Amino acid sequence: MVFHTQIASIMEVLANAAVAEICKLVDDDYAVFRLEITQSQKENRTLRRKLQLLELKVSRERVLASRPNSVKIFDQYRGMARGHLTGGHRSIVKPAGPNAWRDDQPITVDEGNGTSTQHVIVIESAEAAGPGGLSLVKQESTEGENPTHSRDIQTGAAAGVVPPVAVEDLATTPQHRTRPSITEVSGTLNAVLKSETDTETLTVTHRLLHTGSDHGSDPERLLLGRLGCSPAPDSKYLLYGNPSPRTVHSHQDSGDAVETGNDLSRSYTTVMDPGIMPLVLETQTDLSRVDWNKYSSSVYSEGSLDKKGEGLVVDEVTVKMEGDAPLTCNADETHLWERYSQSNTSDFLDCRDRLETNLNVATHSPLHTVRDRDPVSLSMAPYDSHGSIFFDQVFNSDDRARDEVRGGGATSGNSKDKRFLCMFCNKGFSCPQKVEIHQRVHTGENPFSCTQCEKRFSRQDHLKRHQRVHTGEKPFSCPQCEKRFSQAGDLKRHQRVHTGEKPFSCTQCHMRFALAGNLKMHLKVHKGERPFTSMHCGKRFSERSYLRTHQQKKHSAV
DNA sequence: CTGGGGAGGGGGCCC
DNA sequence: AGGGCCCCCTCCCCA
Repeated sequence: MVFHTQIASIMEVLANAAVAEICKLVDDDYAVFRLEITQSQKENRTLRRKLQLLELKVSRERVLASRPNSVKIFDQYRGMARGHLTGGHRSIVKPAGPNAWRDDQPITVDEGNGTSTQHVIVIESAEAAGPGGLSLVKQESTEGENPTHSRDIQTGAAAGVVPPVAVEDLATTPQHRTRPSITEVSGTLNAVLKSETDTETLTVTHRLLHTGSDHGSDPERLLLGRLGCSPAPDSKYLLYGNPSPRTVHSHQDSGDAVETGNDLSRSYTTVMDPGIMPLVLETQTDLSRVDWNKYSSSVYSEGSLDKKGEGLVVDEVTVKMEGDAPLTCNADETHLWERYSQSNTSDFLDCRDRLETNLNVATHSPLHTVRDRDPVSLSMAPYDSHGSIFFDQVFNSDDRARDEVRGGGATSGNSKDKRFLCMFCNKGFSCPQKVEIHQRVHTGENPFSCTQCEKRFSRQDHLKRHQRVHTGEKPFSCPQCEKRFSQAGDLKRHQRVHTGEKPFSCTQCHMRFALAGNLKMHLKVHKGERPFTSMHCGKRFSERSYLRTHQQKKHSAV
């Protein structure tokens, strides 16, 4: 009888172990599967974006050929000429959501003088954050169009709440101000876009239009989306979307009287002086509200403008916001930002979303697009330090400290030789290529792949260094012990073994370490951090490797 | 736990 | 302008 009981208990233990093993295997497989899916989706998105950019380029070149004297906007995406301010390049706002437009879905636009098919590039909305948010849609004519015709694309929304539609008409004639031609296709006017140029200043006034809910009746074109969507990954446009009523001001420099409408949710004015070419995106607010918007607007403004025709270099970008939903980071929120930025990026993103929701402002944050954006080089100077702090803390907290030590750093972008700023973290670089390379940090782009394994790298020298793994090359040898290393840093680190140097000291005790990682691990002992728990016995460990060792011991014991 | 190495990420600088 | 290198840092793993 006792024997049977023992057998039963052993069987139970074995069964439990088997179940645990199966669970682990299933989890692992699921993780791999999910990774593969994510990878595929990412690749699809990348290919789609490339296709879209290609189409964009082709159609833009067509327009360029027809209007050689127009002002170009320097392409932020790999320096490719993006087109004309006077071209048929415009953005519209698409409600994001389950019924959203398909990418590249042609839509028909009634221009009054006929119907043409417009190629709509739907920029994916990163996420829905709450009411009022918008995603952007780039739209470009795919057929021969008369560039002087401004067109309006309408979008609508269903489900009661209608997201504003921004119709941005940048189609101006080179000679004169373009007629502020805004065609309200249907619904309530809630956004007005006006492009104006003259010989001295080019003023582009964007306003968001409020559309009627009847748009929702046409699901093919006007699709319901979740409100409060964050800006789109590929968007190179500035977007403010908030259906709340606000006042629209006129830009003093341009002298444009901007209509005020009850439904206007947001406005901003872009002024580009061909002489200095500042780009000022401005709405009314007090300075305390500026920072975030300044940053986001800066980042998503049309970027480098250069009067030479190659591109325009934006020398100044300032943005003011106005409205009843102040984009202010008050004391609490400032702490919040700091706290989140000190924790990690995902938390920070959460924080950002919350702020957006709470403030009822759809800001255009590059953070929403970190994963999916193509690298963008953006030139902006003088540098605005306010807007950078936030991202600096998030993305470069360590680097910043390091750079401070080195006398450089993210905030050094205001120097003349570092006027090319990362659109994600505002870090300054001396030339656009360096910005592009740097921005791979944010985009995750890894163009250099190893021929001998599947690994990919963002930089060529990293690939080269990696390939020593395959070649076994270890060019760095220790003069004391003949040990060899593939990296110079490894040798340097190793030599502390011989010198006895232990530069990392514990603040809690008197222990010293030769390696920073060892000190870090040691500190967990003081803190009592044991985040790794054994699923078998509940024992907790400060390091994953300890847990693994423990489990291996248990496993071998069984 | 501690010591130490492998390898990758990222910035700066030089040529 | 772009490649390459140096350097620092970090994570992970193993003894």
